[in-house]
Amino acid sequence: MVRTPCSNKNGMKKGLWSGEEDNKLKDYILRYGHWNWRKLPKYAGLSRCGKSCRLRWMNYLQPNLKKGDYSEEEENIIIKLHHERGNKWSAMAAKLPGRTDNDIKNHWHTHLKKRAKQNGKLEVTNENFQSIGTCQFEDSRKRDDQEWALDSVVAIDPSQQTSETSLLQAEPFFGEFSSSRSDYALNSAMERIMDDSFTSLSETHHADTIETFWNQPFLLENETTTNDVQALHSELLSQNSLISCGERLSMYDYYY
DNA sequence: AATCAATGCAACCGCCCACTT
DNA sequence: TAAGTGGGCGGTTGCATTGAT
Repeated sequence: MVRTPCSNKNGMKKGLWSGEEDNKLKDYILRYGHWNWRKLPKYAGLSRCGKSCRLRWMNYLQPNLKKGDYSEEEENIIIKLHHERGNKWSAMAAKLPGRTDNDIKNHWHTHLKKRAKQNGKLEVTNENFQSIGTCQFEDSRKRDDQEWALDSVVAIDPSQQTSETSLLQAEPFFGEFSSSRSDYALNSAMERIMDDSFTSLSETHHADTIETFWNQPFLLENETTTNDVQALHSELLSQNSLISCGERLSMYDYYY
C-alpha cells in the first residue's frame, strides 16, 4: 500500500513486499528459524537486506500476530504503560501478546495520543519523569525491561490458554534462537552448515532443483546436514556454558 | 465529480548495545 | 582494549485511503 518498490545502490529491493517475497520469507523462517538476519535473505532467495526481512517477519508475517481493532482493554493498557514509561514500544508489545512494537507505536500516534491528552493522562511527560524522581527507569533500563518481560509471562492466565495462546508462548522460542547475543557459536555453526548445504546444492544442481529445495517440506533428507545438526546438538549440549543453546536446539527434535 | 486535507500504517533510517575476535 | 558485527529499538517518512468541502 505504501512505498513504491525500488532498488538501492546495492541492488537490494526496497519498498512494499510482494506476496511471493512474503511466502519465501515465511517458508524459510518456519523451516529454519532466523538464525542470522543478515545472511537470511541470501538463503531465502530474497533481494532484501536482513533488517528489512526482520521487520517484515516481526511486524507482519509472524503466525501469532493479532490483526484488527484494538480492544478497549488493550488500549487502556497502552495508555497506562505509556503514562508510566513513555515511548517504550517494545516493552508494551511484551505486555500485549500478538501486537508488535511498530503496531502499538502507530496505534498510539494515530488514536491514543489524542485520547490520552483528552483524558488528562499526559500530565506526566517523558521529560518530567526524571524531575519527579523516576529517572531510575533510565539508570536501570535493562533490569526494568527484564522485569517487564517476566511480568508479561506471569500475566498469561492459564485458564485462558487456548491453542492459540500456547502458540504465542511457544513462538518466541524461534525468536530467542537467534536474538540472544550469546548464540554466536550456534549461529556460526548453523552458518557453516547452511553454507555447505547451499554451496553443495548450487554446485551440483540446476536452478529448478534449488527451487524445489526451498519449496519442499523440510525433512532433513540430506544426510550430511542431518548429521551435522545432530553433531552440533551433541556438541552444544556437552558444554555447560551453552545449555540455553542446547535447549533451543530441541527445535531440531521438532523437525525430526 | 473533483479537489484537498487528514489519517493510517508499512517500511526505512540511524543509533545504541551486547558480543566476538 | 579496540574494532567489527549483528540485532533491536524508537523516530520518521511517504504513499494509499478516507473524509470533508
